[in-house]
Amino acid sequence: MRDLSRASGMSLSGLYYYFESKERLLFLIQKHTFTMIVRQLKARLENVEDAEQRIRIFILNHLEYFLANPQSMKVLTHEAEALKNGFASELAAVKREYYRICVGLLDQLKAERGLQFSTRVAVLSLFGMMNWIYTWYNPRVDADAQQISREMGDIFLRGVMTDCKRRKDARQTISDLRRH
Amino acid sequence: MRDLSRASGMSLSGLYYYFESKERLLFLIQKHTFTMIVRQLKARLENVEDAEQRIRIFILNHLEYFLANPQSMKVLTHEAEALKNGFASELAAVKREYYRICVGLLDQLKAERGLQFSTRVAVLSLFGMMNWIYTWYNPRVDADAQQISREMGDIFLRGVMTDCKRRKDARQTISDLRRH
DNA sequence: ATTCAATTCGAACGAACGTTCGAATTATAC
DNA sequence: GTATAATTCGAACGTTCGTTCGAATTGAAT
Repeated sequence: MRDLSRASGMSLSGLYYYFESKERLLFLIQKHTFTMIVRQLKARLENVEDAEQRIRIFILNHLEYFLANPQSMKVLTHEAEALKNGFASELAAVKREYYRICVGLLDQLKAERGLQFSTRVAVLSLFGMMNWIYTWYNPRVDADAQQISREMGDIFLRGVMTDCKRRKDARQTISDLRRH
Repeated sequence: MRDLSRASGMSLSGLYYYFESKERLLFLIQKHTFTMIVRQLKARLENVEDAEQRIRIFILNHLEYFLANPQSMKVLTHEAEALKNGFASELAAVKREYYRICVGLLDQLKAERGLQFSTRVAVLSLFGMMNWIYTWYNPRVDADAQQISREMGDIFLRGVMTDCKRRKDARQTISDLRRH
């Protein structure tokens, strides 16, 4: 709170005039972030039907926001469990909506193309790829959101769309490993 | 420190008899974790030549450790920037070795199969998939490390290995999006 | 038993934290 | 102008934090 006071130019007690507690301020920040992302996403998805393309839009939308607001994801991630019951459940609802949109896109892809994979693991793997970027992205080294989202989209979409006969021998070696 | 004191049964000042500061204790925990993982990984990679299989071993080794020690990854992630200069650079060296091993595996795969993709983005996407698991893994709902590592390995390996003609129309729509 | 080092701990220090409160300042309405 | 509400702030509160220190206890060696 003292950091925010210094950064905003308002006194510490002045902050408490507008936000009744640090927890509620954190809640408002997190809720605002998710709401913004979901709203923008819905607008962008409106006129696109193809499942693959919709997933690419999802990835681009996500990365664009967080590469443009690098601090946001750190707050969302590091303070994910900082909210108590009331705040936590209201925020969980917004998060869940966002999560469910992604599940919907993947289920659409599965249905259209007759694919088989665990939607849960796929969605959470995709979120992992995207969210982890806050730990490594360097604008002086890495490409922009559009290109990174293309690369991640390539990896992820090929990953879930490719039909691949299972490699028995590889699996066998992995099984062997587990025995010590 | 008071939590650790309570959990370990040793008094607060007793802890400081063995660890000169909270920062050094955190450093030792982080370094120990990475060292353990790298050692186990090297042992498992020793007798395997095939690049794909080696990457699958990398994923399994990573997930097995962190699903068996669920708190570890939270400490490594949340306290990643908590160390000051001296500790930070020594830990960065261990981290870098682990990262470089993964880069080596992917470069081997690229060379063997004549693939083209950004190793950096691929490696960091893979780390994202794996590390993010600490935010969602539930042993009562999700499969064990072996199966999850297979699923993530499938997504990732197909993702980087599949040759896929670029879809012009999809890219075009993405470009259109950027114009507002 | 005595000595000396290694270990353990209760009590406290100063700093940083989230928060409150009353007084001061500013804006708005009459 | 005055009166009332809205806003801002310095100073302090109680708590928690990382850390220290001296005394007490234990262990090993003679």
